Amino acid sequence: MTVTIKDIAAKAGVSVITVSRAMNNKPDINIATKERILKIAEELGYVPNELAKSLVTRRTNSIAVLMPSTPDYLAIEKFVSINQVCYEAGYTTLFCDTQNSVEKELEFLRQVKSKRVDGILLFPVQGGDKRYINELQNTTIPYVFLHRFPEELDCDYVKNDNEYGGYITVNHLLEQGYRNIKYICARPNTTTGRERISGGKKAVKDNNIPSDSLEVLICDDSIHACYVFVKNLLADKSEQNPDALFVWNDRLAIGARKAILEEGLKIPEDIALMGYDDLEISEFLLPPLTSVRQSTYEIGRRASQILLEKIESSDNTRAVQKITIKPELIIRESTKKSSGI
Amino acid sequence: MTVTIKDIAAKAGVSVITVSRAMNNKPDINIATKERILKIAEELGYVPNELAKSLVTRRTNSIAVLMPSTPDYLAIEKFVSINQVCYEAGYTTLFCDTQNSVEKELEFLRQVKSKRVDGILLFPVQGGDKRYINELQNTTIPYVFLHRFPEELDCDYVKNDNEYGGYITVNHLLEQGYRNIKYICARPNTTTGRERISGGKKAVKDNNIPSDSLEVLICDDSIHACYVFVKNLLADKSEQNPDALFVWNDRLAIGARKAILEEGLKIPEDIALMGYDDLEISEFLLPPLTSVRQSTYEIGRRASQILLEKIESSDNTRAVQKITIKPELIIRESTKKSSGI
DNA sequence: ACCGTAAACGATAACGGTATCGTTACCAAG
DNA sequence: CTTGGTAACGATACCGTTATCGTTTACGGT
Repeated sequence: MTVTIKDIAAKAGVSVITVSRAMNNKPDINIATKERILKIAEELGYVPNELAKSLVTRRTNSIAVLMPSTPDYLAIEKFVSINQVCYEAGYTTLFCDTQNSVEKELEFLRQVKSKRVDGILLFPVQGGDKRYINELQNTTIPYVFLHRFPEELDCDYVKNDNEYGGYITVNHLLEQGYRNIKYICARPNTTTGRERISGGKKAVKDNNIPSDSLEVLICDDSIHACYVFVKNLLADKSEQNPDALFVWNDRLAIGARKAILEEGLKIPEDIALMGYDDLEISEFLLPPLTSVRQSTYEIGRRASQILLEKIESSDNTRAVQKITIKPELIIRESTKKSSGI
Repeated sequence: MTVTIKDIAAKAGVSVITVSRAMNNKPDINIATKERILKIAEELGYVPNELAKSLVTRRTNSIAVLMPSTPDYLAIEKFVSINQVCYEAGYTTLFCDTQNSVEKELEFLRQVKSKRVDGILLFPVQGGDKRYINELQNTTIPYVFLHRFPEELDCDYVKNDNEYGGYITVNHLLEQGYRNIKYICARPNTTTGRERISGGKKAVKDNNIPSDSLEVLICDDSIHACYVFVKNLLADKSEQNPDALFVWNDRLAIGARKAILEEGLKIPEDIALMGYDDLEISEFLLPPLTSVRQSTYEIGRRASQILLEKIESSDNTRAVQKITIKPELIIRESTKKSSGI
């Protein structure tokens, strides 16, 4: 049915190995023979079988990406950038949506081992599960972590500097004169959340400002939940309204924004608002939303580069690479105090 | 180095085929033998080699998805849903980002044939290239089109009803009494664009309204471009401002929205605004944005189901499935005329 | 005693390639 | 004339698994 090198060999009157040489630009073949073989291959519509190739070369030119598909699609944006880098390097990527489940993570880990991928990129769910770490230590396949990593493992990773991100945001709000800041946090129990909170508190301390100027509030991770949350917050007349809201990310900030505006309050005159992630739309809101840009593209790019280096260098003694990328504060009108204090 | 069934066979004192039977729940094996083999496999840390397996079974349990990664990430959303359905059916997906290039499309097509995927999902770039169609006809691998398809081919596909989408939007604006509607179109030369325009014009005709009540304008596909475009449109005092803008999608509508509001105009009192796609954030804008919901999830789901059926049924005579999914109008405040005409 | 049958297992040949190690022919150098 | 090098090609094993087609053994029925 399907055309194999055997068929080509028969038609060309040579052995299979000669055909193999012709197809792979290998030496030890006459250029005339090679061209004749290539022509026959073309005529017969030959399509090489990568499976057979991989079986003997022990290379699949593929890497697996284990990550959750987060609702904001930022993870996916990362995947697209990884895909891009790997494509250019001649690798295909296998997207494994772990959906924040350790069980799925383990299942995929075994599956991609079976598929003999050349490397693995890991954006793990929170909490280093023992079986997970064990499964990793029992593998010879190179891997690199994105975003998060198990502290128990001395491993390569590329992550954002969330502590710094928390610091610059709160510091910015303090500099603008805001003294009653609420940090609306959607994932306080992730390392990301903890680091951002810690960075924010550090900023308060460094500015010699009472620690109650920054309060952390917990809200579910959906726009609607954030909308309702802020609605209730502002409706509560027993407490003074905050003068600044720092929201978990731009996506949720859009919910907060609606609640503020519906209450008849103005941004930033009555309440300043800032988000995180710097979505494409954020600069087109009115007023434009102050945010923090963390290049998901950059993370994906760096991580895949490190992984590809690991795959292609057989040097086992190379140093582990631990990379932390600093985010950038994007100041817009939503946090500009019109009248200085 | 790596453990194979041969090693297990040696340790268990049986032949390789018996090990194979044990690993795959095949008959012709004693239950005691099976358990003994599984225990040894576990001890040795055996990981089956899918490559070898696929080579002989001629099944890889994987499907390829050829699509562009559009800037709005709606294509990716589709990919995630496809991935989900396929995962549940026991297949992995290979994401091939064609980046709207026919050359890349052709390259990926050959590549996934080499990888012997069991099926292909295609979201093709505009214009049926002959080499592309030829490449498809020369393959025995089942495939299904998403969103677009070459008219030359009598093939399975799942697409949105864009004509209907164009119709219901314009019809809605007309019903609200708007008579000076501009359709800001970003991709007039795609089938999607053509169908939506055609649907819009049909709505005008069906309502017995002068055809100049709807004008199609062309704008680049970026938020900023749309912002500048509308800014210029409104600045032009030689012409009367439109009373309604129907923008290519919600993403661009956010740019249009900024231009309108900056001009001091109110939505919908001065200008009505509507988009397309019904992004998650659209209902949280002020005023909430009228839009059209086309379930990308639904498209991905249906298409993968059809593909999986094709793969798993060996029936070559089955009817080609052509599915068109009707989008849904989501009416919000941005197009509600406060005072009737 | 004979046959039939089913359960449990194995030998061998694929699957479609590449690696390894020849082999042959030819020609230049000593 | 021998030697040695090199260009061009082939035979064969192997990668890790399953398909195919045996074979053996036990046992029940007649």
